[in-house]
Amino acid sequence: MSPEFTHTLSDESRHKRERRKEARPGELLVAALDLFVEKGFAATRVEEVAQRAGVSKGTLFLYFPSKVELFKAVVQHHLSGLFREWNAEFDSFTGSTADMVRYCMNQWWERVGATQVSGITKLVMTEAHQFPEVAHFYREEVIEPGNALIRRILQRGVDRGEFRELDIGYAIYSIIAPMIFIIMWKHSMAPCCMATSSGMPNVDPSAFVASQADIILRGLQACPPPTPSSHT
Amino acid sequence: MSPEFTHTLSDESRHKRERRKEARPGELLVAALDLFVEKGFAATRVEEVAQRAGVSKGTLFLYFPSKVELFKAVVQHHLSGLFREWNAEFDSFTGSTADMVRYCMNQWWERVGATQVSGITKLVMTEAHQFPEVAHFYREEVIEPGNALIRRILQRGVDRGEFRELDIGYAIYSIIAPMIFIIMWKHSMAPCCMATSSGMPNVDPSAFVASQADIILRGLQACPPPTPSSHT
DNA sequence: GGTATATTACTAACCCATTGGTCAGTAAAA
DNA sequence: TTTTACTGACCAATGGGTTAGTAATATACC
Repeated sequence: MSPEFTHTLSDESRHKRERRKEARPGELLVAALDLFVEKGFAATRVEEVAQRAGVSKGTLFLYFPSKVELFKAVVQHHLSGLFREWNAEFDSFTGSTADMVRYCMNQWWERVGATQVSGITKLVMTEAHQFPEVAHFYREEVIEPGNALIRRILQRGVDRGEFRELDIGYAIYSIIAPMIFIIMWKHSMAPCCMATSSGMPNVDPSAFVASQADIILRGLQACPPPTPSSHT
Repeated sequence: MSPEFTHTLSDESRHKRERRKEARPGELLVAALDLFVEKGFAATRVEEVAQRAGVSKGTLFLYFPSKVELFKAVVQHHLSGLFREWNAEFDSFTGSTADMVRYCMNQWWERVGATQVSGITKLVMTEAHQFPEVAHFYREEVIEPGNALIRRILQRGVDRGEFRELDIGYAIYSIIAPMIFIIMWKHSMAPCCMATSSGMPNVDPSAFVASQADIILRGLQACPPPTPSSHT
């Protein structure tokens, strides 16, 4: 079976066939994340992933039984326990709830939006209906804890009289929507919309987040204006 | 070359090989939209599209040179000139700007969000970086006109003293973000999140839109402490 | 009107590049 | 000498795209 086995592989740089059982899965996960975020799930070849991780395709299947499992592992690995820390942090917050919301949104941008983790969010939204398992996991691990956290913050604001009486169930989305929007923008349209000529200068994420927080907080805060509200 | 040519096709229901040159492209476009929205671009087989349109794969390639061109045709067909009508409509609006915003968002939900067109938006966001051409087209045909329209509405509000001084370039996104969010939600997470047990009842889109409009408008409106009589 | 001929919308078998996944074999460690 | 992490050639299936061939329609001629 064996061919001439040219063995042309000039042992460049590092010796081949290193045996590093411990390190492989992590390296593969990193490589997979990079490529999935960059090219999407379907468009990423498992061989590319292997190559980027400095390993052969066969090795990848040694650690992950299939491409889908690899995907699920990527999502799981980067998202598990994302909110444990934050919940504690915000529990001990003592300032105004408005400041808490601002802090929360800024933190989110710095630690999720600006990082590769936001790529996972986009990935999940993109592939959700093809892999309901992943969507389900994401919902339990990210969406629900996130919602619960925001709900608690808003409730705090209402309880302390800082915010007006709200339908918190929907007010939550005022905080979430801009975050999701900028993630989607960053990962889908922005790369194609560089150097725009007309009314769409590149969105500066920090300014965006600050601006959105500002408008939302004005919308939530219990305020002097009676707001005539002609309504539908 | 020709095989036995079994010709087993029992002439069931309608006679095969109808020749309807005029109707084919439209039917293929409809079938493609359905499937693309339902399964995504990569996961949709051109043969499926053909089949659903009651035609063979070969015929599809008779009308569209490639799968990508088919995709672009779908996007183009359903989005071109979406904003011409709206611009005129809003030009002749005479009520308060707040009402205009509400009307705008409701209209958008009824005519885009609730329809299959929203599936295209999701598709474009999903596939944008793989088909920059499509993203570019979408930007010119939808994003820019949409932004321009919202910008004009907000400017009207500021000019008439109904809204406070805003950085309109960012305020625009307060309107857009919830729309994009609910589209993404509807097309990716919602189908997987039916029958939720915890804090995520199914989002009612109408209520969602109304609620978001409410919060945003409070955030935008000028509410100087001394409000003698103001407003029109 | 009826038959022969030309045109073309349409079909289905075919091609072939791609790629997820496998496995016999190799060499680094034990 | 045995074990096993690792490799890369290989397989089979998938699916975009092509084309030789078929039949429905239009036209020509009688």
